[in-house]
Amino acid sequence: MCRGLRAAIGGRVIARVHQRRSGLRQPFPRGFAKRLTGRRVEAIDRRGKYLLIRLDDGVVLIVHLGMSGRMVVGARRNRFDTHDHVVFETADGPDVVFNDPRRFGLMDLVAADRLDRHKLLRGMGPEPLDTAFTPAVLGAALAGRKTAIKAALLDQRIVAGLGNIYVCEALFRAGISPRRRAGTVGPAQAARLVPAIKGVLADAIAAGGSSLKDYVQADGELGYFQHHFAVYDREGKPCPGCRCGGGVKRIVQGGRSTFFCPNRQR
DNA sequence: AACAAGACCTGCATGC
DNA sequence: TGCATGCAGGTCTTGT
Repeated sequence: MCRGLRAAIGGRVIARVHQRRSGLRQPFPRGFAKRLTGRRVEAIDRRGKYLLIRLDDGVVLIVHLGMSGRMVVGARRNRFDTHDHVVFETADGPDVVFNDPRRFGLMDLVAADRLDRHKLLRGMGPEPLDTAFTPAVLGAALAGRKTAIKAALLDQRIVAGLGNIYVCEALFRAGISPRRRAGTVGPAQAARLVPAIKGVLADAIAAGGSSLKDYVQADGELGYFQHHFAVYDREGKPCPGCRCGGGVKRIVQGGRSTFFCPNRQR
């Protein structure tokens, strides 16, 4: 998403903003549309699941897609679809439409020099694709935790950016049971888990993400990593390379579905 | 302090 | 056909 937006609107001026409701998961900040109008997009990057759209006046537009949000780049449209909540028109460039049926997404504005202290970003764990994210770092973050490793990896303070799909897939690749207490993940397992996390994310990004219902890339194309899931949403089906019977199991942890292979994950 | 459960929303598949 | 139920890429708040 970040790369797609960068290619489409990086360097462009936001000519007009249609704000079609007062907020999403949280209210839009005061003067939201007006503060964006006329600004040039200087850079687009990301921290965890938050898109950071940096503007030429030193303000950063923070965007989270929640569960069902999408940012779609396209030609000017003369009508809005249901759940098109914010539409950004660029000068001499495409529109960007933020559409989010469930409205679990959010947008906020913050001064760039206060970004690290922003409530949403403060306390967030390391970026999983950074070289600084090592087995030793993960092991230290997990030490002493009694919660299940599944829940710990979903905790954005432990490591940033992992969601339900990629946690399930990473635990499968690492051969670690989602029910294992986080504090019992030792050096040998952390040494498998870190590359498993990096590998799953790299593969998913290369595939354009995972399209279940809502997610599309910025250009509207579907991602196709969902066709490469080993365990996620594959209850009862065999996991790759596993010929022990039974197949993939589904359990509920913290109110979320977990998919795993009891034979390959301990 | 750490953890689980509930809340926030809409849409879709399933079963009666 | 209609209706009820359960589930969904997340995370914040509340209660134990």
